[in-house]
Amino acid sequence: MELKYRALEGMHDVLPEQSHLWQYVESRWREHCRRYGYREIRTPILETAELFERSVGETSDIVSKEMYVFQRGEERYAMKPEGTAPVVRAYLEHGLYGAGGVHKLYYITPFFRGERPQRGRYRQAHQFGAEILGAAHPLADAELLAMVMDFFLTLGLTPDALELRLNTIGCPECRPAYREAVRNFGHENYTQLCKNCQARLERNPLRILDCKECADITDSAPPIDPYLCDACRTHFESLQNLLKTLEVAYVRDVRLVRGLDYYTRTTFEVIAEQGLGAQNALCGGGRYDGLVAELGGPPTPALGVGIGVERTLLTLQAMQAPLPEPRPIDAYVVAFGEAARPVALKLAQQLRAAQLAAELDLEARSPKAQMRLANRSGARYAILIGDAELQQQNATIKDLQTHEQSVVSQAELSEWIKNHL
RNA sequence: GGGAUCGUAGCUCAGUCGGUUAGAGCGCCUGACUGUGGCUCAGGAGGUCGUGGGUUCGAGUCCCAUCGGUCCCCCCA
Repeated sequence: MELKYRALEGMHDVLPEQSHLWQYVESRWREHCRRYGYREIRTPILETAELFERSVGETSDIVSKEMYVFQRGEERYAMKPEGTAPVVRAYLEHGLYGAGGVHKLYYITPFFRGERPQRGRYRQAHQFGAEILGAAHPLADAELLAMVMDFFLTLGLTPDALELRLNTIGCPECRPAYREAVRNFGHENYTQLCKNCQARLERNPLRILDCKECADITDSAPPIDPYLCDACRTHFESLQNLLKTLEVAYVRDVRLVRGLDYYTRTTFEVIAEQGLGAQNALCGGGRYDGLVAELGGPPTPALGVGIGVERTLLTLQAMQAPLPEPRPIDAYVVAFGEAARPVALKLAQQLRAAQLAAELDLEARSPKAQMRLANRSGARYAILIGDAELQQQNATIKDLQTHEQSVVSQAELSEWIKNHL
């Protein structure tokens, strides 16, 4: 069959075979966030394009070549390419900072990037996000990292399947000097850098550090540590001590710079050792102490994380972490003969009213076909209604595992099944 | 944006050196068993071989183009 319409490149349907797995990780994420004191925020898919140009950065790859932007009337819109900027926008728009204290917000959102798809990378993907707004202390960084690792572990991944990579990229106080140092290093080795990195040297020199192609050259690039200001150094040391206290394992990755412009100080990602192919980052995040002010709000320290839902699922499957089976229905109502069909429908409604999951054949098929459907439905019980049952106002209940049959009055049907499940 | 690779039934695939009505397994439907599922047996439905063009007496098979999937670079969740 030739398909007239298909899902767009890089966009995927989640079919019933898979959707229960999505429901599973989503409910785990919600429960996890609740335990850590987060509340949910939901923001629109569309924002003004400018929001992301200001926050993620006009020169970033995400904004400059991957964002879905379209114009309607005067306004330029963008499909959200990431989750943080909309949350910060909402935080400001609704004056949440006015309530004082720290705001911990979580979300589950689709996001859109026009890249060429590959394993673990899609044009519409989904992300579990968590943001902490108003917390400057490294306690917040430590709690966020611990929460993320805790999440993966409670899903059944083992510590050796994961690697937390941690870095600091300084702040507006100290980063300029470091950026100059990296730029100088780049110019000294200019001819050995790839074309991409030669261009980066002007716009965003730190990005040459996480270019794989130039890794051999940038291995000898200056480290940031001597350039960090006292506040940034103290923050980073304090965070590392807290992680040791919490026994959260990590590796320092001095090349971890990340592609979103708003990050300051802490940056991190979690790598899955197996299951993801080339796109092996399960999550990424960091601190963005300047972003709230950049978007017009009061100076507000903040940090957050985005976890790839598809990548998490791929990893869970590859690592054979325990995953739930879809839940079958409780009972399948079978009608023998035309007169029984309306009664079967009514009994199904009765079961549903009693919180039981019930189904029946909707095509008026033969008894044999209905039994086959009952079997295939995975239901524990088939409820058989024929002339005899109609006469007696009862129902024959067949246990599809043991083949045992019982007869109960129609009025007591729900109660009987509840007691026997 | 660059590259690799693969497109045959709903799914997984076979199809010889180019040869006649394109096959298998699974799944689906019906029956054996007229009020009883799974197992077995018998039968059945389902394919313009991704699409378009070319070579040839003849193309699923060879050539070209094109579309689509997957994966890789890049980038990132």
